Amino acid sequence: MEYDNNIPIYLQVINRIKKDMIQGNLPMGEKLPSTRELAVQYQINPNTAVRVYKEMEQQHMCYTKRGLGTFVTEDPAVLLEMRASMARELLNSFVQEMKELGFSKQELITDISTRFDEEGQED
Amino acid sequence: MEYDNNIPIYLQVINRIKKDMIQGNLPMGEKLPSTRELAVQYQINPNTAVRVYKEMEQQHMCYTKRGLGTFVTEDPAVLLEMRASMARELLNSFVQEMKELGFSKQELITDISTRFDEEGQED
Amino acid sequence: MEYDNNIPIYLQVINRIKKDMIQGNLPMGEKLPSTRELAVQYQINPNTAVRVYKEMEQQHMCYTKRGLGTFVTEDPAVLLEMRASMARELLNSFVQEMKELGFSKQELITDISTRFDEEGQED
Amino acid sequence: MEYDNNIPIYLQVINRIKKDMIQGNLPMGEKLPSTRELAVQYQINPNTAVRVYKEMEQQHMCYTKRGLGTFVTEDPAVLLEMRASMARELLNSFVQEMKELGFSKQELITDISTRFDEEGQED
DNA sequence: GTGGTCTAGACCACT
DNA sequence: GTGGTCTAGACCACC
Repeated sequence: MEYDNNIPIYLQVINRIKKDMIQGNLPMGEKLPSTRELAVQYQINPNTAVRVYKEMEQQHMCYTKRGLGTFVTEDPAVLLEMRASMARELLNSFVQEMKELGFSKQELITDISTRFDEEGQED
Repeated sequence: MEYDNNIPIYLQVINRIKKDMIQGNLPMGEKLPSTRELAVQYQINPNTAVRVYKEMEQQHMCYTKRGLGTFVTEDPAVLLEMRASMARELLNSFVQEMKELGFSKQELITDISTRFDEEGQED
Repeated sequence: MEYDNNIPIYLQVINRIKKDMIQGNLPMGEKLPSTRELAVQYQINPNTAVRVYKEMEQQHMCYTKRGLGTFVTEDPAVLLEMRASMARELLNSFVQEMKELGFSKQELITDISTRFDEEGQED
Repeated sequence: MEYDNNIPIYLQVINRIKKDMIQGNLPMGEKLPSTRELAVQYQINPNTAVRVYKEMEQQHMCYTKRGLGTFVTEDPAVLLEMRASMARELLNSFVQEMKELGFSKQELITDISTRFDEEGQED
């Protein structure tokens, strides 16, 4: 995984994990890798890995059993709300920004439609 | 103007000014406020105001005449390219992120259409 | 039984057992459950159960007869002292903390009186 | 300041600061010491100091201005709620525990009354 | 000078 | 082996 230098690594990792949860790669209740494993997987410092799980726990995305490990939340509502809020945020700020750049609704739809079908060659 | 704590203030100010240029609120060749005035207008530190103009100049969004002040670029191509690149960046990352959240093309178009017609009550 | 994540489980279990002794639910000399049974009862790891008895033994709350099991102490003084020291500790820290929050003696008494009569609906 | 080895230092520091806010030693809106100063004052590592403020910010006890420092919240409601919730928690758990140790309401009141008037010689 | 992040490495208690 | 905490020291962007 490559990191964007302008965004804290731990946030980028959290984002990656969130998407894995939403896509079902990390099913509910599943044990997450230990902080040490996570550190290896994502090539980050163990402390940063700890921070990732701590932050995620505060967002109720996972929970911890003492001495056992960290587990994906078992509450489907949390996942749904997470997906919804991420989408809402992306959508709102995108539409607002594009409006301010003077794009019309039709232009937006056309551009998105075109872009959607291309593979993600570049970002 | 309210600032997002996670994004450098000078970038947020530059963004605001870019939009004003694109929307024609700041026509080409127009004199921009002095750094001191900018600092007052945007409630930022004078040092931050200086930085704003410095960065903008590096992006050729404006130019400085010694002793006279700072002026909006008079090259239309700069403005067009600016708008295009901002839009491209917004579009690409938006589409990619929404794809990763599992949104279909149709869903995207519907949601954008809906959102576009609402006023920007909330962000 | 629900566990507070910030306090070691074995301490929470010991506390529960202490109260059972004081309240007479576990009379002096009574045989305590085996560590395996304890583990099941309290939904804890067998190792944790072992630790519970080990700590309790160090505090003379119980004693072990090889091959027979673990038994509640038969020394009434131990129980009395246990109750007294628990109460003393609770009282002292409680009063000190509330003082620091600016509570007056009268307020304390009123609040305690009120709270005492309510059932422990919530903690 | 002396630290209880069984409680995370950052929590003990937060607690101390909370009380200072409640007692008015740290008025609303006041600038808090920088993380580096805090580290010196409380004899903790700068990182631990950072953690203190971050945790406090999540509880809305303070806010940060980029590059300027950290400030006590200006919302009185936050302080009142903080004091109330701390007191409620202390009160509830104290009463419940003492009940379980078999103390009567009258005993409690007497003991608290006595204890309240003694100076905090010992904890 | 300010907070924010990250690495490195250590120690601890709990399971 | 697990997460939790702490120290130490470094670098960064921002004001």
